[in-house]
Amino acid sequence: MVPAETAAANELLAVRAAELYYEENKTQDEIGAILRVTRWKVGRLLAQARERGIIRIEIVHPRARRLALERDLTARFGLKDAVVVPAPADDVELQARVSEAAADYLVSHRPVPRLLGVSWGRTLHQVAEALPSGWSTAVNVVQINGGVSLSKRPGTAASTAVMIAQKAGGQATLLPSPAILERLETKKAIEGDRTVGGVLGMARGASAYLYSAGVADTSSVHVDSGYLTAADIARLVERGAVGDVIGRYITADGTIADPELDARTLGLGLEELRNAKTSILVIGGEPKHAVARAIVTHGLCSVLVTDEHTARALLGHPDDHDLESATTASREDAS
Amino acid sequence: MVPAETAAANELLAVRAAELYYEENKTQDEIGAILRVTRWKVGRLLAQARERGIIRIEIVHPRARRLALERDLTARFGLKDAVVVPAPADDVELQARVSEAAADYLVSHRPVPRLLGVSWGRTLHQVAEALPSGWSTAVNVVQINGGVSLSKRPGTAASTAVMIAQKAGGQATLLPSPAILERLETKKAIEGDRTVGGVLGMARGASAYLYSAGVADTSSVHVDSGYLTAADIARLVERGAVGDVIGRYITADGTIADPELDARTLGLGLEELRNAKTSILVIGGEPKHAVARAIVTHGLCSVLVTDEHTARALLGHPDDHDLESATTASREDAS
DNA sequence: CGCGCGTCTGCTCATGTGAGCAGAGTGCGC
DNA sequence: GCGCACTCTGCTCACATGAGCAGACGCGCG
Repeated sequence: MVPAETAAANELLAVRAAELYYEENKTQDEIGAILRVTRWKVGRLLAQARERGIIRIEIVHPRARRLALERDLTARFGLKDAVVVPAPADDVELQARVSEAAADYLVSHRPVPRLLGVSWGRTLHQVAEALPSGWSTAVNVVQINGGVSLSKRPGTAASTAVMIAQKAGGQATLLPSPAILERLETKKAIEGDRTVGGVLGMARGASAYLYSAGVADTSSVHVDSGYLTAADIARLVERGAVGDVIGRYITADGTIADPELDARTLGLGLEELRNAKTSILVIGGEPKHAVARAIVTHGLCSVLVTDEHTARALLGHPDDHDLESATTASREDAS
Repeated sequence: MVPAETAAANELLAVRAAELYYEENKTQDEIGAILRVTRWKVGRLLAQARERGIIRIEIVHPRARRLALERDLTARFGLKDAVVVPAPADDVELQARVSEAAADYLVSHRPVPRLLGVSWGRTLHQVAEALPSGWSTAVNVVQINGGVSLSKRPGTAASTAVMIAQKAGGQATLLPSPAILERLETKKAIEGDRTVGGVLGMARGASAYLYSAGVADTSSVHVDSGYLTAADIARLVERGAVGDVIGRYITADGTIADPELDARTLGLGLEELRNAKTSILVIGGEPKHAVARAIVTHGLCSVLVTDEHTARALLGHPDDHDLESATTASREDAS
């Protein structure tokens, strides 16, 4: 027998076997009878078909997860955990899915944090909304960065923290301060205030942190809230800022983009996140790939909740799961 | 427990179970331990997930077939057999796949025909090329419709039949006549010729027929070959012609579009195809849906080899394999 | 020509899995 | 409040399946 012919014939047999097994629900024995091979050979053909990626099994569900990517992420970046959800085409939907996933993660996370430090923003608010009432018992919540909005939608920052706490039957402690102060002295003064200082101290002692990150562009909540102007953002971008983590703008190499601005930013520092046992980053969508990369590659989070595209971008995988396996199969043929 | 909540919780569990089972290759027992349910429940969750279409299994291979569609086609149109291949995006590729499938079918078809009647055309030529040498032993081949080309590519009709016969180590008998004669008298005269008459008689006795069909437009081989002009085609279309079967133009209701023209067309009649035990139609591609429908719905073929889009078009299914299974599942639920 | 190597084949056996069944729990109507 | 019907649960058992193994086969090398 010429090997090439045998291989081709086997591949065809494998395809037929796969069809009968997976589409017609026949037993390997029956398939053997049809294809005139022993049932053991059928088993081997099916194993081959699976290996070569001829059989593709996909779990189609909004709540599905991409366990393979999760494993890759934890391995590559030394994370404690990762949650990757399939990405719907619609970006609004995607944010919702990622937030839901974060809520799910929070609910099932053990040990239950006694005190949870949270940031604020659109994503965090969605996470809060996605949490079921009674998601845990008596988890107290503390804000980890300043959140008094200067302009529209006052109180979203506060309501996020409060909602998370309420739904767990716990108390929320707010950080009664703007995110960014205009003058360094003001920031120092506020920090020195007993209440604010106390909250910051409490925040440092949280057993887990939950936060998202923003992009360094004019769509940022900081611009919306009036803390920064478009010009400020432009300057930050010039200095290499890719986005903000709990109010602090960082560059692609995970360092503070503008130390002067950062000094005026009130809240937990990056080191506290880096050293925390559990710091959960919730982030999704194409625009945030750069920030996500900066955060994840520099150890600022220990748990990542994201969508599959972001995950693939972080891993440098091609964003194509179809051709990939197919080409792999033919490569193996050639070898 | 509120039913709605239970159902949702179960669905989520089912998704998790499916992930662990199909993506992580865990045993149902292990999954039970992880999800804190008995292994029997895991089994049931997986069964549910399969029913509801949460788990989608696809066989990704150029030589794959769509057995479900094949079954539907044979049932709906009372066919003896059907072969449906997945449709690649590329139309050239699609024709190649369908032809290959036809060749495969011919090779494995039992009983082996002693004498095979074939038509000619682009598709049939591809089928001939796709046949492996020695695909059968001593199958003789006879042309079933006139095939002397008037213009370019002389002999393709002949070479198709000869190639099929040669590769099986058999003899080819050609029909030495044009497909369509200009005058009825000429046609009758040629038909009366001993050679031609003999070949036609032989063709009527073939144990199986293999043919394709053409579309009623100017891309037709009949125009290419000079038998018909663009004007002729236009007139045929006006009379409701959708395409030709072994040279005879038919309408959507399976009748001859132009009896006068048909009388001048030399070769087997439609009735011979209809009454044959085995008449294999090889047809694929969007433009041919109408002809295919005319042929299949009016019993002119007993075996259909086609692509999945054509199959779905014939069945009136939406060309969407996602929702389909989901709805079927819920139907079963409801019953 | 004979030997050894690697691959493929058919098998035994342990394990994984689905059908079917009895009992518990749950909601609904009387 | 009581029973009835229904679903859901945990189980037994038979069956389907994959791991592992010894022998057969084909192939190339000396």
